[in-house]
Amino acid sequence: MDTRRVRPNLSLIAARLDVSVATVSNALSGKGRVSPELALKIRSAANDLGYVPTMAGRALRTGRSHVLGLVLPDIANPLFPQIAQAIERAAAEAGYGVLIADSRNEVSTQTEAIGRLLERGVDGIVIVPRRGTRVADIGSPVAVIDSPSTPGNTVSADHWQGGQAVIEHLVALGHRKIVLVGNNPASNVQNDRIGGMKSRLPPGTEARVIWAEKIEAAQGPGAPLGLAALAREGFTACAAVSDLLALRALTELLGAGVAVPEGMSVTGFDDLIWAQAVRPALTTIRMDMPAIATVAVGALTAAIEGGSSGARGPVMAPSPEAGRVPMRLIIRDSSAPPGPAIKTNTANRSSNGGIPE
Amino acid sequence: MDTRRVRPNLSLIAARLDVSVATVSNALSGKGRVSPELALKIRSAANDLGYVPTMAGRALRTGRSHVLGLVLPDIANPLFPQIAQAIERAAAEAGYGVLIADSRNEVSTQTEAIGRLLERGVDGIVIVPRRGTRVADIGSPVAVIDSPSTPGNTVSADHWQGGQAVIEHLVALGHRKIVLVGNNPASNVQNDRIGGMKSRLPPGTEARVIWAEKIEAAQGPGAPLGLAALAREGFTACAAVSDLLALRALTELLGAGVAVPEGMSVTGFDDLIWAQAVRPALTTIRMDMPAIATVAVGALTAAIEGGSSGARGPVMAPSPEAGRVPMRLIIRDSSAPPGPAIKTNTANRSSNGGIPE
DNA sequence: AACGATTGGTTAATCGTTTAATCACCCCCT
DNA sequence: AGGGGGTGATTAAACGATTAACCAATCGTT
Repeated sequence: MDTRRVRPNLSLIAARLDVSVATVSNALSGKGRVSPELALKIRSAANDLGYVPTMAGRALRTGRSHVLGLVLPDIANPLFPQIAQAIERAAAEAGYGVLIADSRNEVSTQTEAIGRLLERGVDGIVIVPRRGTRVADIGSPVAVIDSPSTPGNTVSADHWQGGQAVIEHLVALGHRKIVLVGNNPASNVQNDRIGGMKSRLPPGTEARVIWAEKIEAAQGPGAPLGLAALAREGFTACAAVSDLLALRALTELLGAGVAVPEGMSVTGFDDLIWAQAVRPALTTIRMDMPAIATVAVGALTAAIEGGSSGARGPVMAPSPEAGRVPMRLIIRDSSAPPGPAIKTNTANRSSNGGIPE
Repeated sequence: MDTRRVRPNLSLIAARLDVSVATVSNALSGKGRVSPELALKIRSAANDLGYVPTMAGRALRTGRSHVLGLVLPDIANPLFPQIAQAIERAAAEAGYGVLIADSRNEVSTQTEAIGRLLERGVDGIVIVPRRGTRVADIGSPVAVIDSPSTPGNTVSADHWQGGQAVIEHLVALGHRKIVLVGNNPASNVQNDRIGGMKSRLPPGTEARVIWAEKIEAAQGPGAPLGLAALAREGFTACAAVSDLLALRALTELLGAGVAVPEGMSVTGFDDLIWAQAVRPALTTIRMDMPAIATVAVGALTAAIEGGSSGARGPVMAPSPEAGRVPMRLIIRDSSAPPGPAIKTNTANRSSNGGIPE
């Protein structure tokens, strides 16, 4: 038995049934005029032979590769799995494959990556742009996933609303002095998140914003955020704009002897993999990636299949509301009402690190 | 000015210079017989027009798409960015694009994903198989990245040696009672790592292995690993088989009042993004992904370009040594000599969570 | 009964590239 | 001078699918 069966093509089926390839093509695509009985025979023959249309042939003729490009910005963005998976799934559902390209966080590499995708004949591109870059007309439809406040943005999570939800949650728990932790003030996404947070601060509450990159620039990389000191000043909650920052805050607090959430509540953003792995599990807020991907891919395919009228640059979501997808708060164990200890954490603790001598 | 310039093709160039398309093709590929002067003219004309060969046409004729498939197993594997980036880079260097497919951690989806890639005409597939699956002859070259002890493995990190390096490090620091933390005993990778660790235990040292999934199966999801209790038993170090487990261990210890690394050292595996973000920064061990990707892609392209003799199933690394890539220990702050506290961590700690009243 | 409309199918061109086969020359050698 | 051997280019056939144009029946109408 020869395992390397040759890939059957239209003419094989045509020969088998003694009809023309055109008829086979028509029968399978349901486009031309073929009698129902013959169409049935053709389809079953195609099935028997395990016929799968060759993309190259179709692409050459139709000019559509049915492949989308995906360009990601950061060298090792932990969001990558979520994004890639959602996009791949949505694309697969729409009959498209996904070709990836990494822009290694450089503008030049980003344009180069786009070029490579275009050369490969992708029908459209989903791009999470590097901070500060703006995608222009590249001769192919592009869906931009960044932030609703970025001009040209196609679709993205509603980071502003996400920030609001976090603060609402903390305020409802009774927190009145909250520290807001960002990383880089130049990021649209982070600014949206912080902005949303600030917008929901009721009168009588106090918030202080600290930027990790600023601290590191001043005090060297890896410098502590100084959260324990803030706890001593009376801050009872710490809302970070990313799970990575939240993790840093959490471990810093724990290491400094401030219990979480008893001494200070901590919240993150994005619900990355480790949010559930840490103890206490992280209260965080999550993008609806499947929804975002569906809108992005939908807008893209609409533009592609729209034909000549299709956009050659950024495409837009069908409606403004569709372009800003709400985020969902996920309450775990790292947030709780402030105040006197609920459980004590000082057992087993001594000056040798908690080991009885 | 019409921004939508039509994509130039061979015949456009041919017409411009009044030569045949075959000559143009020959000149650009350097294959046929073309006079040096004409070749030069053709190349410069191609350059001027911004000619880029259309993949569809070439693929149709040659049967090679110059696209590789990448199949990943876990729904949100945090290693994904590292792998995808390395593979993409190696592939791009070899002139290939990378089409992704997610197997959502199911065997059926994995075969289906492979099928989709094949339909799209990929020339070969890089696969990180789901636990326990074995990739057979799929009619296309496949590079398997799993573990050296997996039959059919093409290339992977030397997890065994990685485990050894971790233990050597901890033993050199003076640790004699070490807890080894795994997640699932069915994983080849985890078993290799644990095996390597055990193999480097000098006489007089004690090691205890705990499996997170077993504990969770018995005590419910999210159950504590019980590390603080082990610390009280005299264990001074904890070597986890993944950074995720290490993170869980670290936060559990910190939360229970055991200082790290003073009370207990903690090490991870893979050097994922958060290893540097936590405090103390995690001592871990990292795969040489670029090297692994280079071998995988190299073996694949060799099989592809080897033509008819090319393997239709798993391909092998050029040599056994090339197939097992050493891992590199990265020493940070979470590992230190055991024993009496180096710094005390009890300041600011009280029963209300460290907040002065 | 003849004509137009409809149905069911075929022919052939086309997409862009590669490549085997062929051809027209010029040069060199006997 | 005439044939062999290069050299530099052209011709034409493929790859596989799609689709416009065409053709041969059959059917319905008046």
